[in-house]
Amino acid sequence: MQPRKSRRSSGAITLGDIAAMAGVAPITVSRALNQPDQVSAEVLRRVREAVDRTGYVPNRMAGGLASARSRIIAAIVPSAVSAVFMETIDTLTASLFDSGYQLMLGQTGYSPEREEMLIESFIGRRPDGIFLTGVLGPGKGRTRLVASGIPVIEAWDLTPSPVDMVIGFSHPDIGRSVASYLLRKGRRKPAVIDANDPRAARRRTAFQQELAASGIHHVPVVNSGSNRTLAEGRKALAQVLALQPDTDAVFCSSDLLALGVLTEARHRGLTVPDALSVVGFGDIPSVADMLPSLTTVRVNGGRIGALAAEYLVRRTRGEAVEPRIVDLGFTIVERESA
Amino acid sequence: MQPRKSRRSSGAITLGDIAAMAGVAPITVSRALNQPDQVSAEVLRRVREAVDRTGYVPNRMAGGLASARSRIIAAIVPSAVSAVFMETIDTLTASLFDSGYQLMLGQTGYSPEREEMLIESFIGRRPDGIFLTGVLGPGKGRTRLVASGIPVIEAWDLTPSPVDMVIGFSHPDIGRSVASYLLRKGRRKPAVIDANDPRAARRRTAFQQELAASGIHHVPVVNSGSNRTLAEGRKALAQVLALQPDTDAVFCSSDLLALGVLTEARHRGLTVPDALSVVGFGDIPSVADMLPSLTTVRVNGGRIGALAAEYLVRRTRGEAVEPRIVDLGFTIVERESA
DNA sequence: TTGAAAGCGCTAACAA
DNA sequence: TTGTTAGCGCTTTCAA
Repeated sequence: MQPRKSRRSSGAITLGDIAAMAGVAPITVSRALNQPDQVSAEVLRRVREAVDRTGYVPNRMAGGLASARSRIIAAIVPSAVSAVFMETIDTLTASLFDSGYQLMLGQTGYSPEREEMLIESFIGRRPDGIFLTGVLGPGKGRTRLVASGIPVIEAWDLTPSPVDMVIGFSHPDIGRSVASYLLRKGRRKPAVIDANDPRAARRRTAFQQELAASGIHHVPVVNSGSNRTLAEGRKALAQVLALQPDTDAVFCSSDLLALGVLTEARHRGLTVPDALSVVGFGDIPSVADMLPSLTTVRVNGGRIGALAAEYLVRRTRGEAVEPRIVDLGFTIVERESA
Repeated sequence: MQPRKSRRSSGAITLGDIAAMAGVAPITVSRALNQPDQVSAEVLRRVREAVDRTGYVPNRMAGGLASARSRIIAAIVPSAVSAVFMETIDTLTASLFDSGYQLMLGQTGYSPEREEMLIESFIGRRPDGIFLTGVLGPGKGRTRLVASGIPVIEAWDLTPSPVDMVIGFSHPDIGRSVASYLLRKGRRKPAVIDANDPRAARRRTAFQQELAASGIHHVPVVNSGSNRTLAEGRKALAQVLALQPDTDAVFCSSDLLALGVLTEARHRGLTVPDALSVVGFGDIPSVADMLPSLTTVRVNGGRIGALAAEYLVRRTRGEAVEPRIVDLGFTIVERESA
């Protein structure tokens, strides 16, 4: 029976318990755990022994509160089921874990409202860094993020005025490059298949402008909605061909849509690339080895994740990081489909 | 110049600041934010006004420490790039976010050592629940998890003795079912392509046993290593055919490998399913609409995520949840490839 | 409906 | 190298 302990305790072992067992002060245990070289060998041994015996795991919420460093990085992606973003998340988590950080994940489902909510929720966690997919437009989310002082990486796009730092590539450049590429291949009746995604829309606009400059003003566009699936790609090609039966090239806003186009073309006996050129976006792992292999736009998602991790970790150490705008570029990977 | 504030403060607005602005005690602000109906309309108005004006976002680390509820759920998956797990993560994050929880993500890369490290790291965060892919064997990780008292869901497998609760399906049953299925289709020269994954190994073993019971004792197995890619599937089929040229069926441990097999078969002019039946595992979204469409084992990953979220949230509310073992089963989705 | 007091479990700052 | 003290920003407990 305790002498009226006025507050509940979780009952778990705390740093204080370890300190008592090792016969030292709590702060000494803290040092033994976090800066072992600042502690004598004997103390270190006793602390470790107590930790091993009890299975003590330090409470990082308490540590984070006291030190104002959570060792959490928050990442927001449009969708977890999309292979193209997960490559970034994969390298991001792996690199961060090696530096003692944990990743908190949120998905917007391509909804700006949900993104705002996520940003606010994440700020409440006081992460040491925030990774965003896409650049953040003006609004409450951006204001709060700036006010929070948390290092921010916007990725997967470029802007001259990032919240903090941006790592990505130019979507308009991609649109223009793909247009020139298809023109060079002698294509004169291109079409676009895209999904609900503002970045895809900017690729499309630039694509159309570039074609217009070469006298091609009519470019059918089919929007496949919010589902970036192979099935949608098949349906979309059917719609494209209904709009413009002699279409000779399709630029898709994602590889999965492009695979759908390839599939539907085969189904209809359309030869690729002779009758129809197909270009995707993302270069997800499987498309290089399909039949026909997919010509697509490669954007190095893994590199984005690794760079973002490196930058964020360095920022939390107080180092300044330059440059604040990193253009990783893209490549049109020429394969059989175009 | 402050009168010697002996401790650094993050400088950010705190609940105390809001309290001062609204002319109430800190605890009243806490109530206004967390249980608005326990506070008078007038106080609520003043608090909200102060929050809006300052852009105050409560510090959840502090709240979590004080209340011993972090509102974090930790999830460990083998790989973020695998579509099959991401469907689970997708529904898990979405459901949890709606209940005010955040997801912390870790990847093991199929390494048990890394899994142990992740479990220990995550316990330090004091999450309100932990989601694991696969059942946890005896070891330090399991001991600590049990000691921590944190609700745990093991998923994607079954065991009679879960740490806490398990939601999944039987891998041996899958192996046996696929074997019977192929036997019924008249296949007599099956092979297996799998990857480094203990669960896939159990499917394979049961598959072989079932075949042996029908007199088929020689079943070539090709292990494609750690990369579950389409390219590996292509290579693996080549190896299978080298081992057993008249192979008439292949059971793959993932859909991506199966797509590789389909691709390589087409490349070699092998007709599917006449000359070669192909069965995958996972039923990732695209495989239903390929040509030929893939016969595969469907395991409802989305349902696992939704159920796990529901269970964990209810557990954090102190509700008991039954049953502790949920077998979601699986279905062999018969399509064109087998 | 509101508040005062007392911590949650840890670490920064300073001192010895 | 080790310890003392004073919080980090919030919520629980108890009382009014």
